[in-house]
Amino acid sequence: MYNKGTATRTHIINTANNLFYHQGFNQTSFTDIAQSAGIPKGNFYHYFKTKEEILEDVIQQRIKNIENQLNNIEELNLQPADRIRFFISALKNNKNGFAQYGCPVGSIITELGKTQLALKTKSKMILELIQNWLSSQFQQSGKHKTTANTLSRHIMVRIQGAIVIAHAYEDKSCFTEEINQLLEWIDKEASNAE
Amino acid sequence: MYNKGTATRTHIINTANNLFYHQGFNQTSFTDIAQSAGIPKGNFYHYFKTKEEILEDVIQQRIKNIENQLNNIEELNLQPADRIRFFISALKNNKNGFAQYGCPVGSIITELGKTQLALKTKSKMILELIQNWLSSQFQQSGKHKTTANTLSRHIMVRIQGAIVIAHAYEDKSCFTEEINQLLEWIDKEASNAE
DNA sequence: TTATTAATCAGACAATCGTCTGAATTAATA
DNA sequence: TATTAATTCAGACGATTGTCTGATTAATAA
Repeated sequence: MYNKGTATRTHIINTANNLFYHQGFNQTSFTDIAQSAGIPKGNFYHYFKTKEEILEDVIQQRIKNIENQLNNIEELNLQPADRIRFFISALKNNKNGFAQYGCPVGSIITELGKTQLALKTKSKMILELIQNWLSSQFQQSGKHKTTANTLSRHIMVRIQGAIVIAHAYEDKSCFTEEINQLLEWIDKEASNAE
Repeated sequence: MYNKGTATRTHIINTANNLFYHQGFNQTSFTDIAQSAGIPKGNFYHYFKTKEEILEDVIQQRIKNIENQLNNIEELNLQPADRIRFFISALKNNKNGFAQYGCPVGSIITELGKTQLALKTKSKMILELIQNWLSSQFQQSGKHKTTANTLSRHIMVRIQGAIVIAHAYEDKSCFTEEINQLLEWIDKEASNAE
């Protein structure tokens, strides 16, 4: 069978992924994606029937990326609490993007959460994936079995908040500082048994 | 002079304010505002030449509202630290709106921060207004003169984060819990001199 | 080679966007 | 009352939106 198409499809998803992040979902048009990908607009319908379908595939791809990232951390042979620290520290690598465009997940949920609830629900899965992983680490540490959900949600809150403010102020150093504070909080919290 | 117009103008701003919050700026059309306000589209040009101009006036009105709110707190004859607690506690009154539509300021900054930087800069002034007020309260308390900016920014981070997550999960109780945690943190932090 | 499927691509489609006109209407001023 | 200015309002404007044809080319299978 003829399957050059899968490469083209992946190329479209990657292009759309960046544009959705940099411009927002509703502010990114079919024409934008087509031009940016170097693929004529008429060719799109062969791969995706609607813009929503593109976003759904973008989300699936993001989920895969994060799952890979989390799996890589698990293979590092760290203690659960150190896995959490590792994950959060690694976010600092994205500080430039966060300060310029916000969180790729949070910003799209904020956008879609107003009027496009079906798409929002799908995007939300990425946040849940991360929070569940954090929660699982807290449980594995043995010290926070009943508070794992609260603790992991609190981390999500502070990460999202740090990104929103860093984006609003266009100040990446403020993101770094808030993350460092969060790491200190974890050091204290992780040493307290419940 | 004939000035029924000022009432109409205010009515347009109020209508647009709600729609921008509930639908987002770019997802709200002139037609939406016109229909929702019960004013023919052609009449708009008499008051606003562009949609941007409407947003600018919406922001000005929001700034006034928040300034009034902060002034009212100042008149309550509370200690600075209690003024901060009062302001943060009062946010819980908006939990339903936060869970359904996110933060009216944060969500519009996130949206405009991607491609409409001039409008974002104006929206950002609302966040700065609040943070400066918080910072001023910390300084007046006498205990946190050099760390007032860091402390106030941290509060902004946690408020914005709590709203983003409450909105993502459509869970207002999670907002309340995070705010209560924040209040506890302030109790501890405010009692520590620097 | 022939038949079949996969992929490309120019451009049409109705609907909607933000913007703008110009005439009609209303109210205040002279 | 006559004049002037403020306000109303139906609808046109070009540009852009997301969606969709249908003809064409490229690659595989029979």
